[in-house]
Amino acid sequence: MYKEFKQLNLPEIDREIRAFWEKEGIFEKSIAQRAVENSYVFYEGPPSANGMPGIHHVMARTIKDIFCRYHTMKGQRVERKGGWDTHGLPIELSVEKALGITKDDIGKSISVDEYNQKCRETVMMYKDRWDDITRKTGYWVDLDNPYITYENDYIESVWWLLQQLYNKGLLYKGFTIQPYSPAAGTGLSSHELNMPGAYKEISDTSAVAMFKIVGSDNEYFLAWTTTPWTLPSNTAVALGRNITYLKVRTYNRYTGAPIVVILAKDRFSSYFSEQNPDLKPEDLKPGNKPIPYIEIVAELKGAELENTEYEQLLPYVKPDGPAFRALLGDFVSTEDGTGIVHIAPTFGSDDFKVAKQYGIVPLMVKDELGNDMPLVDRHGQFVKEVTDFAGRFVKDYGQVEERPVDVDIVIKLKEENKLFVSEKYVHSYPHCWRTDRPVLYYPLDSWFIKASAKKERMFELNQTINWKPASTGEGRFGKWLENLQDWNLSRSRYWGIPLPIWRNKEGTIEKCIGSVAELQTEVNKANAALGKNQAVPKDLHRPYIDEIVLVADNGEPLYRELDLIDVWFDSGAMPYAQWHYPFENKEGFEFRYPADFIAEGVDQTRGWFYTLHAIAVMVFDSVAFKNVVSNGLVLDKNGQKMSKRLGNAVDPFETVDKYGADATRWYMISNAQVWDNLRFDLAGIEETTRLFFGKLFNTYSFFALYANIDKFRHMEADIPMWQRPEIDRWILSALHSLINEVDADLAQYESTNAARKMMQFVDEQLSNWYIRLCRRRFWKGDYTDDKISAYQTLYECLTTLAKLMAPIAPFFADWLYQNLNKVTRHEPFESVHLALIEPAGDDMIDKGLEERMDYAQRISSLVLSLRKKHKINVRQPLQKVILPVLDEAFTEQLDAVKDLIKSEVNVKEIEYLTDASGLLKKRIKPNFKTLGKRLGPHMKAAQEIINNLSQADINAIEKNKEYILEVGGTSFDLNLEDFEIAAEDIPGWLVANDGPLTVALDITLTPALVAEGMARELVNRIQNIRKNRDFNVTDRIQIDLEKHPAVEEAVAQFGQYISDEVLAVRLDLVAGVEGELLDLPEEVVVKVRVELA
RNA sequence: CUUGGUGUAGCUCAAUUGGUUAGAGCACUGACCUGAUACGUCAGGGGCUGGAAGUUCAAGUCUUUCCAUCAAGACCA
Repeated sequence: MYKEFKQLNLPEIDREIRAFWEKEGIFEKSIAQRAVENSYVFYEGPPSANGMPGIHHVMARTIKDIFCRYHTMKGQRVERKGGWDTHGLPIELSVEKALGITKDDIGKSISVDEYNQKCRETVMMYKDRWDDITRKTGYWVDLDNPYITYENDYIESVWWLLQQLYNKGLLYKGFTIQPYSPAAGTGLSSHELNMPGAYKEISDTSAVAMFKIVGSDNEYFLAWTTTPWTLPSNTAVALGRNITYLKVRTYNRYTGAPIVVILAKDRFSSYFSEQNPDLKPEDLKPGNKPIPYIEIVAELKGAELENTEYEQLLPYVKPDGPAFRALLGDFVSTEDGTGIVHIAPTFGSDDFKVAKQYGIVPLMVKDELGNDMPLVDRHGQFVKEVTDFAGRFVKDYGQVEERPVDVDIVIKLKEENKLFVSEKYVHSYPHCWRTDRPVLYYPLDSWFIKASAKKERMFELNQTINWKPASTGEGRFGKWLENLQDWNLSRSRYWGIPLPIWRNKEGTIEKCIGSVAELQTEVNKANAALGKNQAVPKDLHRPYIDEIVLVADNGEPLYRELDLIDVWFDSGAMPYAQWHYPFENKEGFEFRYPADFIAEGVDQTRGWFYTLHAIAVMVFDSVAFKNVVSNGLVLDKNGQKMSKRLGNAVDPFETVDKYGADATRWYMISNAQVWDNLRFDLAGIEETTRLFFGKLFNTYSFFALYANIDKFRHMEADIPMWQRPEIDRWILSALHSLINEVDADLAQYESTNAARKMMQFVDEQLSNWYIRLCRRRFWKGDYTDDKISAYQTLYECLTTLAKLMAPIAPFFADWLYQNLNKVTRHEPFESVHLALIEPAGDDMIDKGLEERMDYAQRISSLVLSLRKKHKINVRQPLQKVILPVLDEAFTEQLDAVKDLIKSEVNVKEIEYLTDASGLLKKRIKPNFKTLGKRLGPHMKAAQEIINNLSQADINAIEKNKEYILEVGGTSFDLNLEDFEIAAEDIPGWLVANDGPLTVALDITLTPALVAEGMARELVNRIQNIRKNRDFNVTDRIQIDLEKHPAVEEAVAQFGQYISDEVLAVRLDLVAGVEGELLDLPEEVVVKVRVELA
């Protein structure tokens, strides 16, 4: 027996099927049954179990699951090793938060050892929840043998990769200017800087400082700064090459000294008021108003001032190389300031870059270890060499002081005739999100991967990758590669993969270790040379690894560089490290690299997608993945970002529990293209449930109901196609067309289109046309070939659909498949996921048949629409429909579906009205596609001519199959192809059009038709009475109907028909019946008594 | 600020790649409980395709520009 169900309960189906999968090991079987040689390689991007899974994870995982399942069903072996991303700042921060400590406490109030232990525990905090949602959403991934980035084997593979880079000269140490929080004692990522609220409006003392030009009496560059504390570190000024500058003679407003200052012409009016050749120093007052000037001495381009030398502004520290020159930088603008930018290479990233280009050195002092350091220490205080301000904090770090140090610097400049003007300036400035104190741009030592050296190759190989959508690959990712910067690998944290590089004190000798074995060898060497007793630690993390001292060839001790590596390197290394390559699994690796397919959110473009690609290109000169789907963001239904704070986040657990995984998955895939942002609305899931799963469920229920009655077990030989009725051949043709399309879509990673086509098939063709028209075949008559054909056909539709939809809706599909296949044993598979999606049978596809059925549907719809307009309901039979036909082929097509249309719209006959009748009014239109190219500019005139052709002209064209068009003095020889001719109207009839289709309806009601209509109304009413009284479908009845003129004729002519339909043994017309009231059309009410016979 | 995406009916999305009435579903209005489905069926109303300009015989589709929105990145001297 086929199982019958009262109602569709998707969550219940989930539970049942999930239990089945687990009990029977279906996932494992789906892999084990396929050969490694025929692998479809998938890489799982490791999530961090440090946070709860969100609905967007369900989205990404659905996409991954779809294509893995699809390729499994195409016969490929699809291993899916799970993985966990376990390192990184978010984990450290959550541990710090939990313990109530800051980074400074690590190594003091808590040992690094304990701290890392805590990280290791915390990182898997939500693993159970993740595993739970993974199972509940039906995402098939190997949860039992995941790769875990903190494991030694994983770290060893990463070390190996780093050593490959090192050996290729792609790993180097340098310093860069990075956002740094002195209060927190840590560098900040750009991500942290972009956190909401990081930028705050603050008021700073800005200054325009005067840099005296060497060799001049009193000429100065004017440079504006909002950070006067960087002035002692100044080593250059930058000008714009094409910016025009002025030399202006005036007096210093504070000291009265005569000066000539240089600034951009565009900025002149911001600093100077009127010209006054007789200006005297006394005329000027301190303050920041524009001042008068004596004269403009010269006007010149920035380029002419390049390399002009000037005197050091605040000579606390002498430079260790060339400095104090004018440079040209393309970042200089004249939007504010003076058009001249003060350059302090130690405190600005542009500054650093431009200075480096010109060979200008930064100002540095030596710290107690003899290393270079800038004039501000890591706490944000001036070093002792800056005597006047030694120990002062450069920004507000909570210190108590009379004035900010910026103000004191300005006062000093003022006194020394080095200040042009100063004012308060309000601007937004980044703050550390943890301490709320200002961030400094600060030079930090870092290890870099020289990604820029390989950017052309990365760009090249990227073009071989199939991106979905393409724009992400070409645009977002491609542009990113074009402007690629070196990859800053260093992180000065504790919980992560340690950089495997050891150096001597001076940094002149270094060793990069690529394996545990190599480390062991080096440790042995060091032990021998240094008389130590070290061992390779069991855990490769800090702090153990830090304690290892190696030895150089010359006997010098080497110490580990304390940095950790960027966690993104961890995940980018997963293709190799998940297999502990090259230390293990070397042999099967070729079948598992590169990936055929990966998928993640667009936010991973510069994240995982990049790190995978970068490592693959730099180490293996290969791509890491061939196809990538990057899905859009999941927003709330109003298009807002989901966040816990706003309370608009959708809980995936609740959603899946309530609606089931399949409806959730189907909705997410079908609603919008997966790479577009999704406005997630629960109402959409409900709709999907109702319109798609509901219909399919009903279709199955219908099948089960009658197949059980008829004991259909699919035991009979298949009825040959030629013996099956037209409608069966039609639905099978449509089904096989669907197979072709869905198969092609899924092969091209177009899951949205695939899902939509299946929905359309179920709704428009299977449920609302095939079943509707075939109902009677299932419940009437004996178990004949026709009936068997109907069952076989519907059965094939359902099982095929189950297979096609299985990748997207794995639970429901398996449920459907098993409900059918377990009864029939028609196929040997215990689960749909072990079955194969077979190619469509091309001999099953008959496009002509599909076309004529489409005509039938559209003609029916037109007729119904006409009935509607004239308020004639479908129960009222009409005499005929007239269809204009312009060619033979069309007539043939229609003949085949004539009967369907007649019964569907309840008309007696269909008449073809050919041209010969002379009754047709035709419409002619040019075929733009063929004519446009030929006629070009004449098209408009031609259109005019063609539209105005008379009926006679049209007939002539059809007869001669050609037409000479004279337009613009040229004549064109047109044939039938160049026109679209359609019947438009039949004068005197009710017509409706749909594109080329036209129908006319005869709405004349003869007494016979009225009587038949009434008969049908009576049948309908009596059937209702039967239903209301809960009669059995087989019960016989007897009827007494009130004698009434409205029904007399109907009973007289169609009494037998009525009796047959309602199973009446007797139908009598009698006067004065006591019984139920029947409301009939035309406000007729008659009484009837119905009783069991 | 730069780059990229998006903008079509009240809402969510289509539109065969430049070809002539711009289509569905939901919502809305109306009709119908027709022998699987009222969680259903049928019909109907609803559009200056974000604005402007351009290319073209022809633009929702291509170009430019502006506007809105989202994302990524840069910078804030």
